[in-house]
Parts: sequence; structure tokens; C-alpha cells
Amino acid sequence: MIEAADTSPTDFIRERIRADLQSGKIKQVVTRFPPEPNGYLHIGHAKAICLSFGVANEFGGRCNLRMDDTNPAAEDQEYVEAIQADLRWLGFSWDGMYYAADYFPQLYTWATQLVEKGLAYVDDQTAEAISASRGTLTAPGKNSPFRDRTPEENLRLFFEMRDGKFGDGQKVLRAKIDMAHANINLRDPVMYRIRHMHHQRTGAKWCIYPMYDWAHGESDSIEGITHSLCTLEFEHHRPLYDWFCDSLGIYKPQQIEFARLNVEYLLTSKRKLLQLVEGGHVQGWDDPRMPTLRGMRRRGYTKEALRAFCKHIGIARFNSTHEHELLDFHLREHLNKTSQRRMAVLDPLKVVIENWPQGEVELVEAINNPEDATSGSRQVPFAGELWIERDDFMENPPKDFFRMAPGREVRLRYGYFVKCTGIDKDADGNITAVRCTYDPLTKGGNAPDGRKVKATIHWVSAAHALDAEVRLLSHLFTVKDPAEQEGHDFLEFLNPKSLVVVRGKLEPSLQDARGGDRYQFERIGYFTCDSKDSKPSELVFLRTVTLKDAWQKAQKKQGK
RNA sequence: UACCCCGUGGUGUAAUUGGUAGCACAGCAGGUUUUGGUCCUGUUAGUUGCUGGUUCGAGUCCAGCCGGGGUAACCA
Repeated sequence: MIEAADTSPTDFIRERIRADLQSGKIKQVVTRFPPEPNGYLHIGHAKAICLSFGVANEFGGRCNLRMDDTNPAAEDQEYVEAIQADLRWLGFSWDGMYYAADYFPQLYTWATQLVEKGLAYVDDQTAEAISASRGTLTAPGKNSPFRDRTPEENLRLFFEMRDGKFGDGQKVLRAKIDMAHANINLRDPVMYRIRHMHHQRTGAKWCIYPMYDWAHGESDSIEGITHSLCTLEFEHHRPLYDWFCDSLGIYKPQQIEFARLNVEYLLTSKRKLLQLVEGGHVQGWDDPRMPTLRGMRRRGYTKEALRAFCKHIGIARFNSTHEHELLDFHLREHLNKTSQRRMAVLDPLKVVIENWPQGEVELVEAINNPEDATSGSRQVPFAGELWIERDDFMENPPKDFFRMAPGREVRLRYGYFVKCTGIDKDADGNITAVRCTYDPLTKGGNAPDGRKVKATIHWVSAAHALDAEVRLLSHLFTVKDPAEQEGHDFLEFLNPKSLVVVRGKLEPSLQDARGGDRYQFERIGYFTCDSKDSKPSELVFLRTVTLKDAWQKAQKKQGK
């Protein structure tokens, strides 16, 4: 098991676990993934998931899934189920399924112990007063006038809190630490607040709910977590995490923090994602432009790509932002190997083959995936009227344009060589059709005389084409870091072109496409049949990611 | 103005724990190609934030400085 780790990524966390295993400090590594069920998982969570589940797998340990459901205000059973589904989709299974709420009785007992030890007290101050007396980053706080109540009185009041004698906000239980501590988290943090509210798991059983700091470490302790991995912003909470365990005299796991994930153009803040949904800027949590796991899955991202990405980016304590290209790279890498190819024309231009035998239809053989010999081939109908991509024709091409142009011969993929002989235009001068002749000797795309063409373009027979809706998705934002634009709200940077809907012409075999099926539309990109909106009678495809496009890149560079 | 963390090519990450810097992506150039994709080859780019110190030797250790991030919810 330890050997397996040798081929795995190495980082300061794995190094530490390896050391703890070797020194005998721990026998088996136990981690946990502790989401709060108040929203959907996003790509940032994927990093944390791959880490906690990853190290458990690599070192032959265990990883629990624990709902951190200590605040009934925003939590919901719907999220509990969604989180589990997303986790399974990513390909992880948990050893234990737990809820912080199931520890409420134990937490309560421990709290009374701290009260008895004189390490916790009931405070009658309002939330505002507590906040005001906490001091600031540079000034110490002030002791609460209720700080010196006797353990007996505190215990009585705490029981009454639990028994519902007080209204929301009337009292809290606070740890008695140090109101002048440099770390504000140690300035008598609140442990329990009163909330007469229905909890998704415990119903109306409790009206006092533990705060994060007073539940998390204790939950970890109960589960025997050895390494409690969390993001950097919890670093200042570690002393408190330790203080609670030490004060209780219970097993103390090791909290280790790492930098959260940032990727250009993607938001990884639940709050902001919620704003996008509630503001109607996207069509829901599973909108394919969302960085949520369900949004990305719907868009056509694969778990393999996501996991490869997470594995590649590593773990560090340095706050960094990854280029979106790295995500694209892993996505394309997996899609290239696994997606069957199809031909689809998204911006159709008619091609008329003038010497094609009237009314004749021929089937040509097309390879399903050149990267996968086992994927076979299919027959595609070829006829005298075809659709090609408008981009693939230029009336007055620059020298580096290889595609169709007057007088030029190109290959129609898997079909024939065709030579452009003329153009039809409408009254406004717009090209309405391209005329050409084909060479019957080049069937399949090879010329017996060995002559070459500079370009191969895709096509769809007009008489056989399927009409379909194709949604061209691109970055949701126009800037790499919408959340960090000084003086601006991130919503100001929404990309109006993040979703462009077109009507495409697809080769007939795509009629069989079903929700979730992924294809490469040759020379364009990877597309997924939409699992939500596509129907056999009205196909809908989503563009997962474009193919790399050297021609377009060169064009853009020249444009500059 | 307090405390904590961090600082390696454009981006991200590694360096056998003190032996003078690797990998991936991106970029550039070329080759192959019935996808201007894939693949292959080559290549640009870092005086390891700065300045001192310890040492035969420092990205690794020490000090100071500079820069970035985090923290003041009855949120997690």
C-alpha cells in the first residue's frame, strides 16, 4: 500500500502521512470529506475530494463522507442527495456516511463538561454586543459582563437553552479562552446559538445548534480522523480546533490546510454561484456553463478528465490560479481517445456537385475513431447536394488558406475530391451556393494518380441532414478573474456570448444520439447530446470544448 | 496597524531533505497526417522575491527587508 504511494503525486500532505505511517504514529490513514449540504458541489470541491479520497486510497486507509449540517438555516435534504450523487459520478465511494447532526448528543455532553470545568459560559449579550466587544484585528476585545458566572449557573442556563426556555438569539454558549488573544478565533468563540428551526435530519429535536468550530474537530475526533484536510482559510481555526480537543482530553486529529482551487474564468464560491442561479444569469445549477459538477457533467466533461486535472495540479499552501487551458488539455486528452467522430455543419453553405449523377446516393465509409481501432466504422450518405461549413470557403483566399476556393480542389472527407467551378450569389452579393465538379476516381478520398490536396473538409448530405439545435458554450465571463475586479461586481463581466444557439446540419447516424452521448464533430470540437433537453425528435447538442484550431489562432494573431 | 501563511520560467508544480533547477500546460519552429485535431521532434523562457549570513557547497538552514494572501458571522 505504501508502495502504491510511490507512483502517486507527492506533496507536503502525502509526505506527512507517509511519515506518520512510518513512525507508527498512525496505523491507518483516515480522512473525511465534510461538505455542508447547502449547495451543489463544484470543481473546487473536486480538488478536495480527490485529495481526501485519494490519499485514503493510496495509503490503504479510509475516507468518510460527512454532512457538516450544523446550521439548519440553509441546509436541505435535496443537497445531501445531490452531493452523494455527484461524488459517485466522480467515481468515489465513502467508507462511512455520517452527519454532524448525529453527534449533537455527544457534543452536548462534552459542552456540559467544559461548562463544569469553567471553560465555557452562557452569555446574555446580543449578537451586536458580542461583535462589538470582540475588538478588532489590532485592538483586544473586552470581557463579557456574564463571563464570570459560576459553573452551576452556566449549567442551569445551558440546560434551559436546550430545553427551549429562550428565544432565538437570547443566549449563546461561549468558550472561555482569552478576549485579548491575537487570534480573534480564540476570543471566547460562540459554541452554541439558539435556533428554533426545523433541521433536515433532527427535525425539531434541538433548538440549540453547534457552531462550525465547536462541531468540526469533535466530529473528526469521534470518527478517528487522522488527517483533517481543509482549505487555507481555516488555518486560523486550527488553534481553536486543538483547544477544544485538548480541553476535552479527547483524541485530537491533525488539521492540515492546503490552497483552494482557482481556475481562470471559473467561480468557486457557492455564494456567487447561488447569485448566478437566483439572478437568472444561468438556467440553474446544472447549466452547462456552471463550474458545478452537475453543470460540467451535463456539458460533457468526464470524470476522468476532472480527476486527471486534479491530480496534475497538485497540492500546495500557495494561493494560485490555474490557466483554463490546463483543464481544456485534460478534457481534450480524454475526449480524443474516447469520442466517436461524426460530421456536422454548424454554419451551412450549400455545395452543388454539377457532374454528380442526378438523384444518386452513395454510401461512404467513415472511421468512428482513429484513436480507437475497436470503434469500427459507419456508412455516411453522399449525394450531389451537400452542406459545408461557410468558413471552409473563401472567394478571395489569402495564400495560407487551404480550403475551398474558386478553381481549387479539396477533399470531402471520406468522399471525393471536388473542384470549385463557380459561385451563386443573391442580389446582395451574398454567396448562396458553391458549384463544383467531383472526380469519380477519387472515391474514399484518394487520387489514383497520387495528386494531393491541401485540405480535407467535412460535409453533410443536404437530403439526409438532420436539423438540430447546437448550443455553443464558451466562458461565462469575459475576464479571467471576475471576482477580483476592483470596484466592480462580478456580474458586470458576464459574457453575453457564453451561450450561442445555432441550427446545425448533422449526419444521419446522429439520429441515435441519446442524452449524455459524447462525440467529436470533426474539425469543430467535442459535443454532448444534452441529457436534459435533447429528444429524438428534436436533438440538442452542447459544445463541450472546441478542438485546437491552428488556423483560427493564426487568424487572430494577424488580426492584432 | 495585530497575528498567521506563502513567494521556483507566462501558468502550475517538483528537486533524493545541503550537492547550482526537472515535469506538465501555454508559446515558438519543424515533421507526420483523409480532422489546420491527434501524434512525433526540436526550442524559447528561471541570476529559485531581495540583501546579507552559516557552509567546501544553499531553492533547501539563519537574519533582515520587500511583495502577495488570509483573519474581526449567533456562516462553514
